[in-house]
Amino acid sequence: MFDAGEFSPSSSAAAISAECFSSNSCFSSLSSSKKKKITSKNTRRFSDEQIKSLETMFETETKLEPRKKLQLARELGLQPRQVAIWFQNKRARYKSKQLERDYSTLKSNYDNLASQYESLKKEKQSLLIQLQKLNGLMQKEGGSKYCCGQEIDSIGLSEATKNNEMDGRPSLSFDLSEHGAKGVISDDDSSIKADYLGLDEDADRHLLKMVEAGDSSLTSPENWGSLDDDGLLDQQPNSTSYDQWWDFWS
DNA sequence: ACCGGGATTTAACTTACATCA
DNA sequence: GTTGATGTAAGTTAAATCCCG
Repeated sequence: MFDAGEFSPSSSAAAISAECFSSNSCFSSLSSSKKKKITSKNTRRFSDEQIKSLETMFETETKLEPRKKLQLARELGLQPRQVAIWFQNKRARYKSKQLERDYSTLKSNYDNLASQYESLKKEKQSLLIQLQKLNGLMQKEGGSKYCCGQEIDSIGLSEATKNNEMDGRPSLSFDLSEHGAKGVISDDDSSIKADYLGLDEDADRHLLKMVEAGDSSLTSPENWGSLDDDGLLDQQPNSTSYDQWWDFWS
């Protein structure tokens, strides 16, 4: 499985060993205290210059053409197989680091959204309390009221909103994407999208609707997979009823 | 300053798989 | 379709190095 014209690993080690040891190039960058530890066996690590050249080449191309591999090997005084193996290992390390970076980006995005979701949930709760208080006031005044071109019954809820409650969902909710929730969601709504990096607009809309739906799917890692699930949209309450409530509040 | 041992890094290897002539 | 050569990813090994008590 060696490249054409290559060598046995043991002979290469001996050759590199002799080359490094005689020139001291393999550990020229080490401090004197570190050099103490070095024995005649310590001939494995490539020199700083070799690593620098390899890194530079890796930045341009992560996979070497055979011709460039031979040329680089010649320039660095390494065997072509050593260069090939270095690139293999480098690709593996790079991939691993990239995975770590991706993970931390996704995690911070998730943490952001989770905290925004929590604050929206609190805001929604306080609005519900306000609504109850207002309902109480309206009851004291007695009789039916008209709002938004529609009659409100004795407990102050429109039919549309009552229907919306039948599925056990909270009665006060609104469509952020359609209304922009200005004046209600206030400060945070524009930052929801702005803060979320790395998702396209479709995913963005899904997330907004998850926040809007008020369930726990966003805060449960086991439900992350549902970002791509169109079923999310099925959870959305009837948005037409929100228009009347929005008019009512504004 | 030195030492021992666990943790980490890295060059080299093995294996499985894909591609191509 | 089969075969052999070649290259790569993924996982492993072993030696060097780091780090901490």
